[in-house]
Amino acid sequence: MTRISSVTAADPGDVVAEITAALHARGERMTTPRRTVVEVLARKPGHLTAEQVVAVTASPVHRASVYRTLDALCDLGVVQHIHVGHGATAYHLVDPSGPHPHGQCRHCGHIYDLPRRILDAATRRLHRDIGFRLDAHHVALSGVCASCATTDID
Amino acid sequence: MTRISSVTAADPGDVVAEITAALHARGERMTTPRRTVVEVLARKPGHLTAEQVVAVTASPVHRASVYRTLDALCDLGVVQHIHVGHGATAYHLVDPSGPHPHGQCRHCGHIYDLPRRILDAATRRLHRDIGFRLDAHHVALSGVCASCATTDID
DNA sequence: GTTGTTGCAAATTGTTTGCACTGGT
DNA sequence: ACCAGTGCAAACAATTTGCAACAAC
Repeated sequence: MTRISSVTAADPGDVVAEITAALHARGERMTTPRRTVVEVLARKPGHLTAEQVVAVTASPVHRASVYRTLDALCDLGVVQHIHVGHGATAYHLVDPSGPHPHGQCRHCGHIYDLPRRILDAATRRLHRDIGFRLDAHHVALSGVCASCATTDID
Repeated sequence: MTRISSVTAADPGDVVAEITAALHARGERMTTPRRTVVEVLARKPGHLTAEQVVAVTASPVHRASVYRTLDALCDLGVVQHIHVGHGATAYHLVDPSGPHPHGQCRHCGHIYDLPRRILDAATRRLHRDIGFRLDAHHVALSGVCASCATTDID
């Protein structure tokens, strides 16, 4: 079974095949730059900014194309983008079990995957109390991670 | 009793006096541009971007000075800044009862004050489970507000 | 009279867009 | 061959910075 994960590196070949099919189903195309970007996302675990993708592509892909590709992949639903408080938007392949919340350490800047249901109670309460439908995985929560907590003086 | 609130407009005179004292206690100065910015924040309820502050100042204050002033006021602890997923950082005077979480409607863009304890459970669990110390009021959560929920097709 | 602050202009960072051209299908 | 997608350059938005002049204390 194909595993697409932000944490474990996925098989780039599988991911490319899968996404190619999804693109074709929409009348869109799998191009060399797009393949290159997908391969980067599949190989690199974790959360990458557009600029980081540009930096690590083997064959050069233009900045603008990387942005447009990531956009297209988000529309397709195969990539998740996360706004981080300070700094650039981060992207990663969506986990097979769907998107999950994120937290950024304000000390080291690292982005962590958070437990999928961590905001369930808040989501329910917000909806019930003020009708706000929380989108738990669109922005990275801010905080200080375990490894920085000991060092942090703020 | 002085009331500094993001929702209710506060008495600009009171707020200026209070903040002047806080600045002096640190060897910093209350200048005309700073007073102007503080008065805007005190008069305008809600959440303003630096650009919006620039736009509404009676006597003109330079962009850069507005940014630096807001920064200084955040350092002082009298202003709270909120990163919003898409768009500029928002600022407001801190509530007397302290900072609170925020949510931005991805449909209309409006920023809402959320109940102060809405993320308490998540905060506790994150700390206990993975040692992540959540800063619940530093970023605006994303979602769809009640009034947009009926219209939203996404 | 110090020295913290300001205004200005210019640099930075992240991202988008118009357009002629190219490469998938 | 058609047209989605590319590269490029330029625009854009939000923010920061170096520096000389200025104004609080």
